[in-house]
Amino acid sequence: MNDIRPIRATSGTNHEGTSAHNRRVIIDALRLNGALSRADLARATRLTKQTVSNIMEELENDGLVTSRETVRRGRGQPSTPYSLVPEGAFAIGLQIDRHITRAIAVDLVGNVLIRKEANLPAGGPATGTPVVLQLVEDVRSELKERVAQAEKRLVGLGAAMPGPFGIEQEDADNPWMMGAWQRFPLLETLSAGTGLNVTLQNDAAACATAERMVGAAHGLDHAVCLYVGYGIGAGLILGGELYSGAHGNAGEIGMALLTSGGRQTQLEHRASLASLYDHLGVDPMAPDIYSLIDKRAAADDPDILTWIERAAIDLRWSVQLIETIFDPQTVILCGGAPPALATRLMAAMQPLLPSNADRPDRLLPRLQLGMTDPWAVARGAAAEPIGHAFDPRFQAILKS
Amino acid sequence: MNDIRPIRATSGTNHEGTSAHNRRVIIDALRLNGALSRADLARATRLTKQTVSNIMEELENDGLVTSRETVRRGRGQPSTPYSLVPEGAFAIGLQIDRHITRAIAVDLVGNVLIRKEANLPAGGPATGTPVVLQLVEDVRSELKERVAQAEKRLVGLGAAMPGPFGIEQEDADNPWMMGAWQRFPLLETLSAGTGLNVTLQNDAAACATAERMVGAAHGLDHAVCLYVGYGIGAGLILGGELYSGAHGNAGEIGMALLTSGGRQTQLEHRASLASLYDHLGVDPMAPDIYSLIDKRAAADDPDILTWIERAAIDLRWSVQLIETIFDPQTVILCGGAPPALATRLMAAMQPLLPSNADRPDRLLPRLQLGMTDPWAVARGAAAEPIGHAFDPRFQAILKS
DNA sequence: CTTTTAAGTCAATTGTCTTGACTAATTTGT
DNA sequence: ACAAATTAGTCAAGACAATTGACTTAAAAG
Repeated sequence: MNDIRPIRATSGTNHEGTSAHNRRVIIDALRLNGALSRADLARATRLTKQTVSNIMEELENDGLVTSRETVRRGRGQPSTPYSLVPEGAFAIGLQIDRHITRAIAVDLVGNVLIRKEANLPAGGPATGTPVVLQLVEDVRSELKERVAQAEKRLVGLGAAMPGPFGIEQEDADNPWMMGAWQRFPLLETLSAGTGLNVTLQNDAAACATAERMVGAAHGLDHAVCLYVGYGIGAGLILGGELYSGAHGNAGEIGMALLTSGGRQTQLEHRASLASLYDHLGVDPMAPDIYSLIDKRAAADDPDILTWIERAAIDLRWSVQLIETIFDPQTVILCGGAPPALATRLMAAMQPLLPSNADRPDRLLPRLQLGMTDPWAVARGAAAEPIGHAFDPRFQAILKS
Repeated sequence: MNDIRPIRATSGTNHEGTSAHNRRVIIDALRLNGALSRADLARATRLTKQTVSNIMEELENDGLVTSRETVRRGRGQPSTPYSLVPEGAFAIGLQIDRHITRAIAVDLVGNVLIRKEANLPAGGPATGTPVVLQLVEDVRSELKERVAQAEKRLVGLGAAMPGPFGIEQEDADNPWMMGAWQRFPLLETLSAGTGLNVTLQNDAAACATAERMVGAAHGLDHAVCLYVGYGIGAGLILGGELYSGAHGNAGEIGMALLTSGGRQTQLEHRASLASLYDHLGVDPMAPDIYSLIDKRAAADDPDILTWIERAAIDLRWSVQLIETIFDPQTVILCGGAPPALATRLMAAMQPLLPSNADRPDRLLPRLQLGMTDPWAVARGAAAEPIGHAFDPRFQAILKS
């Protein structure tokens, strides 16, 4: 009667769960491999030809896949490859950063159709929310114009902003943080303001999602993206899925403490674009800052080079730490740094520190350069709702 | 014809996969909640009463669950709770450490039935393997004597030893490592020598498995076990599963570099029992070392206290790092340290460094003391095959 | 030009969960 | 004391989705 202890259990599954899983497995295989015939899919997924045929028919009717020209591969009946239809699904990606907000529209295969940005006024969510909502609305209506049936195939809005979320912030007005935004119920506001499914993640996680869907982590099950943006963080692909921790704050290595040059500070204060701007004495609000940094880096500006030297020390340490702790297949350097800066930073990080990643059976480079354009976070944010709708995941199998 | 590119895809599933998953979900719910009625299980797993009834009948026939006395809980027909039968499954756990090897037999609910240990002679696997195999055989035959049908319900042998595995070791004879064992095909040797299913993991991971099954991480989905043994490592429970990384080396934080007292060293060289033995100048091979350390710690031996002070600094940093990177629900300090030492170490680590784990909605302590007896690793190793046989996991759903 | 091989379909079957009606056992309210 | 309400659990039929095996189609090899 008064026995109201909650019972802990995983959800069971049923036929619908099975079916949903198999559909997702097939879509995922097509995304990973480009185009595959029904027979190929049957072998790859270990389903029977018949099951694959049934699912493919469904997917074709749903407008998610389409057949291509038959190909002859030796003996036997030629096969008909199928590939994903880019127009099968759309998503909007939104990045909210310190001084700027960006929104994009992407399709099922990750093509960016529309990109728009706007400056965020000082004043936090109170003044920023209308700007953000307007930007999303602009992208959405342009998408509607350009693609007739886009609206009903819009699977959601993925938002990304710097973390961490939900912690007790003593230093609420620390300029490295975005305290006001982080305490603001952004998810609910966006959801109410757009009527879409909204997901929220931190910017490093979004970058990792982008790298996994269309970048250097494509098809990898264990990869860590070291995100160097205004702040620094790590996006974690662990066991084939993005890992966010218990409260969405996993990978926030910017707050890791390190002793460098005799003083103990946070990693973020030494290796991030913010620390670069600080070092150079430039205004992060400047509209042309991206090209400015790119040009100065390309010209091997001595001030930039000294920052690179210093940051590389801490980034080398970070890579060694990440390899030691996560044992990934590869580490990917990504973020909003301009190409000239990113390549120089990559070079300055070599040689990497010795670590467990030195293996005789290693296939991939220990460190790779990933997407480093300012739109990477928005792309990853947009990839989230699409991935959520179509990835085979544990969650997908459970009863709804 | 020559198109032999491998196709990447997740496996699909079928009815058998569904059923296997649901069986595992039910067993897991019983393990987590003790005893539950069929109706309770149906609600908790979101399966129908009928499905649960069918599965329970099967499980009862298989000897894995048994009914208990009916209980009246208010109105309606009294319910019949079911609980796991301890004798439903057995597993052997094996720990191989620097100077010693331990083997235990456990049952389905984690009771330790038999424990045996042996000193490992110097000389690595060549001389050690016979000792290890004999120890396992001793445990196995005693189990056979004590429980008639144990042999056919023996689900496997779980082995644990210090990592990392499979890396290029320049310092093959570094005494902190176990290079010879780590290069040795232990899994194959044990498998051939016993005919059992064998799994291998590092000692910190085994400890985490133990904590999850019967300890402080019971029922948690995000927990990190900071394992302080002869070496130091972290066992990772991420998203409800043990995470091992791409090559089984995730969590090997002993190799993390830190700058402490002006010098850069590995964490392992400062906070581990090996460093304590070194500090005290005692021989790690001494047979009574565990009780010796326990006694000296209980007597607040000044040499031990200075080590604790120093180690606590680095452990505080480790906890802050773990919280920053993994965002777990809790961190658990465990390992082979004697109780008197472990409690003093816990105390010396307070107060913890500020971190993202300072949350207003926090439910569990940031740091908890877990199992700290020398048998914890063997228990965790033994839990692995049982968990593998009965946990609802993603793998379980895929087609075999 | 026959044989072999592979892609893909058709129709029947099988495995597993769901549904709805039922029985059983207990408490609550009159 | 007895009817009504409530909860546990069963029975039998149905629905869903994958499997099976025989078949058709189309190409290469001998």
